[in-house]
Amino acid sequence: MGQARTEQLPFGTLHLEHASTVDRVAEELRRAIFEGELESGTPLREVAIAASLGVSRPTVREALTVLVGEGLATREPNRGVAVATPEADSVRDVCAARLVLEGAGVRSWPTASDEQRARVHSTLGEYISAIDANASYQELNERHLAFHVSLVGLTGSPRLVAMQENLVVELKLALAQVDRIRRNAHDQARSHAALVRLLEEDDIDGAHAFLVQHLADAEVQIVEALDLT
Amino acid sequence: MGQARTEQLPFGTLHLEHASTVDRVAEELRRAIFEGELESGTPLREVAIAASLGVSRPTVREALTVLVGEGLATREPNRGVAVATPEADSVRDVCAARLVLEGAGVRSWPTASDEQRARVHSTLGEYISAIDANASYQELNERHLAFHVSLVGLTGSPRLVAMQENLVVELKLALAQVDRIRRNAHDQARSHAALVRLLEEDDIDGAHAFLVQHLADAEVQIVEALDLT
DNA sequence: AGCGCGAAGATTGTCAGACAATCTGACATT
DNA sequence: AATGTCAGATTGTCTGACAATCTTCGCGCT
Repeated sequence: MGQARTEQLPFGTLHLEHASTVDRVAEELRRAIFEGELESGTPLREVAIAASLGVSRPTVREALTVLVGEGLATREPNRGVAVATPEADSVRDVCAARLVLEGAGVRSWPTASDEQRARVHSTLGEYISAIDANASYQELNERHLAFHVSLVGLTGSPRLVAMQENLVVELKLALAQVDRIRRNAHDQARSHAALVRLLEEDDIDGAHAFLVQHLADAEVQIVEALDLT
Repeated sequence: MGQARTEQLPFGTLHLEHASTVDRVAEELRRAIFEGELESGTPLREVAIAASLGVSRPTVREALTVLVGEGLATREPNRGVAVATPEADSVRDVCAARLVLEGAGVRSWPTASDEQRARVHSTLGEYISAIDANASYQELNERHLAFHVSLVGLTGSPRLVAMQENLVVELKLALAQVDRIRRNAHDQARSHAALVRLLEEDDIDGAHAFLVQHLADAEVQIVEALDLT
């Protein structure tokens, strides 16, 4: 008996999706937003969604409050919920905040655990192989941003990672608006490898400077694309 | 007519609470939690709250989802919502995250606007006068944490400030659990003034080191008090 | 003709009541 | 002792409804 306790949990790999209806509705709406099916500013009518998904209105309402809480949509009293519209200022602010979080991650490289560093390597690897495999634009975004999240992971702080993920959600929302316009933003993507190389050489200041430049570039690219719409 | 425009807005101080029922319920629950009326781990029964506040159960449900989104409560499927229990690890993580955000604020001091610096001064002033006025423990906490938020405000990033406010909510939750135990944590509170003095002398590194020490102290104090319960 | 204004329709905010699914704990069973 | 079963409690979800508010459109007035 004691032996069983000291081993890994017997069924540790098993994982049951506990999908409440509200969660599934929220997930479906998220997908539709990121997929670009729902343009920014589109009103999310409760009855229409309820009928369309075959669920009741209160359920939809709860899912909508979740989305609003995540910042994917905005609610105006008596006027309902609509897909959030990313402003240029928001994008700038998101990039400034990212710089703080990712910068903290980069500075934590020397004290980070091996596992956390390995995570940076693996997310970078997945990103690059996605590029080589000519993956879809959305998948590339996903991998790219996952790499940046893994940078924050170097801090070892779950909360900082959660914050970064929130920021990333906003970025994905903005990118979904400009999807069709710029599909070639991933050309110089391998420059991320240079960042990791600097880290491995313990050139933290260099890596930080690199990050500053990278985020500044990303900012102007997104803002430009956004202003065109 | 033009003259009226250039003045302060005529009724600028007026502020109408756009209080939907859900908001009011959520606010009442927040108050009860911070006030210490609801111990951590207390289950928040929907029917009981609905009956007690004279609103319907769906309304309470929505308010609860909001609280869960804020991290003030946790929801377990089919088991309901309960007041979140702050773990020692959480407190440590919150302090680590605070260090990143507030550290970024401190480093932004040289480039911050005059208004942002003035805000730091005023929150500090309000904190100190609250101490002199022998204000309630909760009010002291409020002012103290407002000062730390104003530090993050130096970055000029609304999102970073919002993140810090989320962290502060978690701290207030933890402090609500140890309220009765340590009422004298504000003794050395004037040390905050020293931090501001370092900033004014443009001794950013010194201020940063000071902040590191301050947050480390706060962390051990809260964790100790928490472990006693 | 242009413009304010009121009524109809649409949508949200909130409520009441109901039912199935699930959890908890006690009890019976093997 | 472990397992199966049952009653009570609580949540998750649905249906239907109504008041408050917003939007729109047509109407009458200047």
